[in-house]
Amino acid sequence: MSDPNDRLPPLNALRAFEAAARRLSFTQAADELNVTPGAISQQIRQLEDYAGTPLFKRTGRSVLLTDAAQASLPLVREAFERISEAGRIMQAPARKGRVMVSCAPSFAAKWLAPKLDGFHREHPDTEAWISADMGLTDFTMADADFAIRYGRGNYDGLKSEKLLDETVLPVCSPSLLEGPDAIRRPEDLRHHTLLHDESSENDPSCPDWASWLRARRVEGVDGARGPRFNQAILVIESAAAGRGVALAKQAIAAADLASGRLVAPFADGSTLIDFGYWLVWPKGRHLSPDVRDFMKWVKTEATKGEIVGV
Amino acid sequence: MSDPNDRLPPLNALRAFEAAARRLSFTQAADELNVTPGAISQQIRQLEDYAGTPLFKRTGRSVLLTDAAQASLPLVREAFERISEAGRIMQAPARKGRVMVSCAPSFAAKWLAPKLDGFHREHPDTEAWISADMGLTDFTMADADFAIRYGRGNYDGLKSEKLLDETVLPVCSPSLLEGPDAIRRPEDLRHHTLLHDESSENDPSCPDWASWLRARRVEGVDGARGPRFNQAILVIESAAAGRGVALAKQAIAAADLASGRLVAPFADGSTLIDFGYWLVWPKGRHLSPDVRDFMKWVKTEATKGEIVGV
DNA sequence: CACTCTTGTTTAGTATTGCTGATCGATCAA
DNA sequence: TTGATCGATCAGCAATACTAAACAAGAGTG
Repeated sequence: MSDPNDRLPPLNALRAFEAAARRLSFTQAADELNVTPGAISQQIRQLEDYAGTPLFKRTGRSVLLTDAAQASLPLVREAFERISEAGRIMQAPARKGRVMVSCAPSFAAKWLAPKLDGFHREHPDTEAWISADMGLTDFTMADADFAIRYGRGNYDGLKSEKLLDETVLPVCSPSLLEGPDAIRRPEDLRHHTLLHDESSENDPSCPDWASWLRARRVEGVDGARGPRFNQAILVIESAAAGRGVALAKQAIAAADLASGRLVAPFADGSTLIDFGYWLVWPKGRHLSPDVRDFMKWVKTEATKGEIVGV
Repeated sequence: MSDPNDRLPPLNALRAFEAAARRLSFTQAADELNVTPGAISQQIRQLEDYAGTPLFKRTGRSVLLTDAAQASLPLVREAFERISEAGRIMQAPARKGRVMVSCAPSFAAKWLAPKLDGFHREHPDTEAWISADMGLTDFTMADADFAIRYGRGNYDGLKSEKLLDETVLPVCSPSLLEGPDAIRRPEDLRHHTLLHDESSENDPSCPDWASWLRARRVEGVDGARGPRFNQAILVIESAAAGRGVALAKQAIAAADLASGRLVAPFADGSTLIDFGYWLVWPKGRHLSPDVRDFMKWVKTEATKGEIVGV
């Protein structure tokens, strides 16, 4: 006898279908779901039996979606988005009192982590977990309640809210302000190592040493020389160690500037850049009270910094 | 290692959850899914393990939803609605050229089925399947592309469109217009059996014999006597067989009136009632071209009837 | 109060489903 | 042509889901 259950497609097969359709590859889908390609193949076949029609056009080398697959895919996706979200909501009580935020590594270490104690004092019953990781993969977001990302704020499929602007300015150890090669004017940089931050390279508005020097018409200093680092924090730590002068992000350097571990040798050195820090989370995600509290606190901390900073 | 899949709740367990939550009963959910209560119990436990928190409050006798379940349930439902719809879309190519309509039994037999040949002549490549069944259960709608229902048109969660109004009028076999007890005026009904249609009883606007007689100030006829039938068609067939006089629905009687198998003994006998015939289908369901063609044809047939009828 | 009915739980055993690993065939690039 | 890659297939195995039966815990009844 037919009953409503027979009408629903086999659910696990749908997961294989979604992955295979997204990747247009059974092999990659298999990879994603940690099974063998054969398993995917069988699941798809099962779904095709249910549909009574092929879902993929096998062209030997690769696979393409049929109209039936194309038409049903959006609904399948929406369904899984909801299931995923439903899963999080179910788990909410078990996660109560815990906020997990995925954060750009340097920002996490130099800005967020040091302030975290303050949050814990305000909200003693909530513990915050920081996961420092680059990029926002499915994996990361699946685990974290939200993310703090460095960029322009346009992430598709995600909601975002501006947290903090970023400015860039030269910083160095206070020791470089003394002695025979003491830095007083930009021209003095010729006697010192320039430290480069590669992490800013995909922001066209963010000056590198060459453009910073050009903008100030400084002659006789080679903006290209010096070591390069792929994370802002490495540049900062090198500078603090007296290795040279870094063109540092304000948010990352702020704490060290405040403590005197770093100094800004020039009065007019800072440049506002396009990239900034953003709170980011998947559209449609339910944000628990704990998460909201944490977001609110982070935003408050950010405004504090803006009043004191630069 | 954790990957995105581990984040998704177990899909089959979700189905059990949805059914159990909807019915607030494991036993009924088991029934619906054609498994034993034990199976449901285990699936729910599995989901609770995933959630890390209970989803049902077991109060010995019955079960209640916890907040976690309450909060996630709407999303789970939406997900299944989409999955169900995706399933239909996948099957569309295989169902091409076939329209399945669920229809109130009497209307199907006396109105729809006889006209069906016309549809087939207009659309030779499409075959229409009629499933005559009462009520609109999940089962019925899952199988049918849409339904034709008798009622007021307000079905929740469903879209509907008015097909046809209904009127009620006395009808009988032409043989009753002859002989010594020939029916000429309502008062003559005292010599004949009154046939009652129980299927109209839940429409307050639909007159039964008692109220029909009262409205016409007919004395001396007992509106309560006579056999009762639970379907309009049974009343019609009884009347056609000469068993008595029925207070019949126009749409159901029309064909027999046209053929002379039945006659309407009184000129002013008909009453427009609140209930009517509606095209009904689940909100958000994708209607294929074939289905749209059929709907359009049915509506055309309905207007034809209105011009000729009453 | 005992009795019974109903409902959910548990457990061991079984059936079904899903997956692997090996093999094959097809396609594409060199 | 060969070699590489990808999907299909099949037998065997692993994991999952289900059943049947016994059990426990209210709720209604006499």
